[in-house]
Amino acid sequence: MPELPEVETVRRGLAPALEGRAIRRARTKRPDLRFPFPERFAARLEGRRVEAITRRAKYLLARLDDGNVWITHLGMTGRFSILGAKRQPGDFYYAEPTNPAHTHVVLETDAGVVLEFNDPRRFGYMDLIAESALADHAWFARMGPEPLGNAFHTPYLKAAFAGKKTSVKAALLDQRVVAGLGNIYVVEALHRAGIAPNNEAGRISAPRLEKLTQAIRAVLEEAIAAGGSTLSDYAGVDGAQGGFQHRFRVYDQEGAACAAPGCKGRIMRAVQGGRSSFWCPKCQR
DNA sequence: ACAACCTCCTGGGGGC
DNA sequence: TGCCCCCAGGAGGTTG
Repeated sequence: MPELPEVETVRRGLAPALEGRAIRRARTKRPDLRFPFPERFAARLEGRRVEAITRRAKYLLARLDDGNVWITHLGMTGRFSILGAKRQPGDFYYAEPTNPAHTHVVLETDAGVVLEFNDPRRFGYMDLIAESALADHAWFARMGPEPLGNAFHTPYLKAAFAGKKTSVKAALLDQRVVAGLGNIYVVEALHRAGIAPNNEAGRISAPRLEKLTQAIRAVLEEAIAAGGSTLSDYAGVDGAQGGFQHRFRVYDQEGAACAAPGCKGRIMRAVQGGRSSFWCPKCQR
């Protein structure tokens, strides 16, 4: 569920509550999420100071003062919530109670802030690994560039797509090509770029790839500015829903009139690789 | 290399 | 109202 803009929104919410704080108490309420928690996970978090909260693709990374990194992937329904009374503007608060049956991890910082991790579907996962081992870890070793970073540009995408017979939709969902996109933002970016999702990746011209790289950046930046997209479960650490779902041009818009200026098309839906694609057959070619 | 399937798990919504 | 089926943001795996 959460794609790059949602994870980035969570990161921005976690940072002020965790950066520079020590973890006073940590508890897991079950032995696993998608994967088992690592050995002595909670005990190894306790007493550690969080130096920085960063993000790589859809992973949240908390660098700890013992050289380890606490890694979280939100999966489809993972959610962090910060609890605490709101006394004045800027204080942390907790808007929307989450189901305690699905609260799997609880932390408390030395400032008394309580952080819950809640995940009904348990597709999320956490791990604790040495920072020096991060780059070679299976989750990261073959990961492509950040779409908002300097290494993602038209010549890169041209090279990454060269000879690929797979669809541009599937290629953009492949985290080895570019890391952080998911179904929603791939579909939205392809619409903005005027490229049909089933086009063969390796046969898209350089000028159209230029439009695509710009469309990917634009849609991600707009979505981050809107606090991500909420379909059902996603919310920020304060319980606030995202706002970008109101700006979808094609995602979940089957049958609607195309939003492109002057376009008379209707949005189509088809299943591609087991995932729904949405596109306008008139302005996406 | 690649498409098409499946798996993990739960909840919400639509249709009947 | 109730129940059942389908669907969902991810991602790794298998099969052919």
